[in-house]
Amino acid sequence: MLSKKTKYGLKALAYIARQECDTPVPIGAIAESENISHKFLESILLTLRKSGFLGSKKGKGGGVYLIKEPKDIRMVDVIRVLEGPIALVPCVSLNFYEKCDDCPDEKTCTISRLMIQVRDSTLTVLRKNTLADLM
Amino acid sequence: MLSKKTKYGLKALAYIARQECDTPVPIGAIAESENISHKFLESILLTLRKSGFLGSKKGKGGGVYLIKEPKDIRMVDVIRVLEGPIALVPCVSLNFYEKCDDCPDEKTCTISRLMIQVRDSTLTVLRKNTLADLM
DNA sequence: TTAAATCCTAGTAATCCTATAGGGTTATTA
DNA sequence: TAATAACCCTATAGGATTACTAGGATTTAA
Repeated sequence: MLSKKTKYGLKALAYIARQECDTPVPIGAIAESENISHKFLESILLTLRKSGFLGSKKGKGGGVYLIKEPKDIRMVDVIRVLEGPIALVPCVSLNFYEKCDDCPDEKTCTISRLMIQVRDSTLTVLRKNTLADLM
Repeated sequence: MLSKKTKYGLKALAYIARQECDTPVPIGAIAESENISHKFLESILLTLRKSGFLGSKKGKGGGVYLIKEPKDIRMVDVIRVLEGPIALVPCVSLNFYEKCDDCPDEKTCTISRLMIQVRDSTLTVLRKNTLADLM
């Protein structure tokens, strides 16, 4: 299951992308429209800004805005930043690999082949979809 | 990420399936071979028995055994019992549907189309794979 | 100068996860 | 009858994660 953090982040990005004007979108406006706690959303968008998805402008008339075109923002990259690994077990994760402590040998692990199949099918979907597809 | 419970359950099922003989497999033997706490595994296998995947035999020479052929045990069914929903958000889950409290209208929810795609691609893999594929 | 905004660090309550421990019950085999 | 092994319940406990909350610092436009 996705965390609320990721879910809210995706919804916020979609909201920002839908605003046609070039002026920054205040976080408060997003929070209100999407039913998200303002402070919580603030921290989520901070992460997205630090990861290079968003820019921001302080002060009156400020807010956040997309740095790239919606069609160039892949879902897989957003989800990796907010949620972490795509894979269901750490030992088959491409970006967050970790050894399983109960597994003596990954090559003979009974479940790894299945887990790789699930990972790859999910990756295919998340790589194909961009923010433009959410609008 | 899969919980340890699910992971251990899958590994245990694979272990049982690999035993060729018709005699029941003691839980202790599985626990030892797969590096799983005996008591924890006991509770996991109890769940699998109550869900109709396993039979058991008490007393000396007892243990657990598969009720169906490995090729007839689909991964999707095991995972639903041990882990719960396959979907990443409750509002697109087929078997564990729940309304999202932040979403006023599911039909216009920006992320549901993406979530359905991920769900379906995962389902395809998990329906195709059976316990026989883990052996 | 004031109001509106983001920036940033901490903290926190609640829940879930992953067991661990114990102990009694029941069934089966040798 | 003794040993074995699953069954079944309760309780607990540390750690991690989640979903926020608080409060102040900083920046900017009008």
